[in-house]
Amino acid sequence: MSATERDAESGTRPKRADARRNQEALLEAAAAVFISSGVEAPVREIAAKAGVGTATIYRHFPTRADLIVAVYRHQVERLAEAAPELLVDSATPHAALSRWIDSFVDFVVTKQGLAAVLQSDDPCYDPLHSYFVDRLVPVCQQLLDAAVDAGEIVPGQAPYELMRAIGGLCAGGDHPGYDPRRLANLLVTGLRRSSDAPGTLPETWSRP
Amino acid sequence: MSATERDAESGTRPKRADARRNQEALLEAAAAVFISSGVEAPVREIAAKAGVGTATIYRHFPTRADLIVAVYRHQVERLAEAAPELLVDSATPHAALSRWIDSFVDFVVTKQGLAAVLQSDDPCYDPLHSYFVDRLVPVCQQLLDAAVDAGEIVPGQAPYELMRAIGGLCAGGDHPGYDPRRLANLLVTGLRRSSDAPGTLPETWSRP
DNA sequence: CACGATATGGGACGTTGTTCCGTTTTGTCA
DNA sequence: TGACAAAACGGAACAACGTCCCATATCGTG
Repeated sequence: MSATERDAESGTRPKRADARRNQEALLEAAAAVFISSGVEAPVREIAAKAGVGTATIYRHFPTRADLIVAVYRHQVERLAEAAPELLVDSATPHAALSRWIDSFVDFVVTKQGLAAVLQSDDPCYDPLHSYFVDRLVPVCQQLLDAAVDAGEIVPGQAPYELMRAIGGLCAGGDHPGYDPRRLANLLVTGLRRSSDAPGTLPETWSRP
Repeated sequence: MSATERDAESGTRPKRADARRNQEALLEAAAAVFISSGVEAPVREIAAKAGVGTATIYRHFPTRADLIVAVYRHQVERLAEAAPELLVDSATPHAALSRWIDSFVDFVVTKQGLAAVLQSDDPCYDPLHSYFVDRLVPVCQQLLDAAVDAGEIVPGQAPYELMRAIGGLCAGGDHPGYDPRRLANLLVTGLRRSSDAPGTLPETWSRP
């Protein structure tokens, strides 16, 4: 097929070979730099490691968010796919939810600076937010619904709010004695339908 | 008293009049700018609003943290002093804890960017961390102890960890539908000694 | 192999934090 | 009151960073 013709699949010209090579080099370099210096590492550092100019990075990944998404796409996908399996394998939906949250915490915590970036409302990170919301919120919703249907937790918890909160917990850093997994589970425990579920604590909820 | 002699109180020369004036102007300007542009507003902006040079701000407040502490000292003190009163006024220690947490959340949330800064481990913010820890952690400890003694919550929750977690929640931003107060209370609810308190959920706690 | 489209890279620009240094202000003492 | 030294000042200077421009090099095709 001639490259002057439009690519049958995408309706656009296929990328040039060097462009593909550079994109690959950038992904590899970014993955390495993200580990050593965090996801907010200077653009120049990533470009240098990949052996390309700074402009090249912007051409392939217009925003830093695009680069982050590209680097972690596989892991996020696995996280999303794990939910239905957990729902099958676990004793109760609540257990599945709890374990999925654990996985989510593990993922976020091991990516230096990712939690902070997830919280930022800098428009530069909008693509990252969109991706996380599109891919993970429905999955979390599914887990929440199952737990509600089983009568284990109170209904009405928005999955986006819950995940944002857990993201916030994870941004707490890895100080000794700070255990994001335990705290996230505290949150999920607080959701349980029990003698003192939220909404049935009028005194506690009155303003000071 | 001659200024050539040492100041009786502090053993140091009293500050010059213009220095005091500038310090006051800086505090006022910073308070205003923190509201309009957040606590991470550019140094130049604060200096400009105070009508001083950029170096002056560093002379009076070596780190940004010092400036933030100076601006919010009063409110933090009030927060610290509120705890014993809440303990007296509330029906139970847990209610007091919950209400104090509400106050803490309200304080943090209304200061644009403060939560994010509280999470940052940039050494520049160490003085801020130290101040918050010194002033608020013991107070939180007191509330937790009271609730433990009353048998309302499980023992062993470190106050620093709890406050850091809540700080993280508050950094979630003010998106519609994101309610830090509710989430913080979810956390405190999860602490309750109930049929499914943390530590009694072996299945939930097993790793995926 | 030549040519046009594509992609490149390094430097220019604007913004920020931080520090240096010549100048100004202040308080004191004669 | 007036001079002088210490204290404080302000703005320029520097470095680090994100972002964008444009002259140049490279690739794929005819």
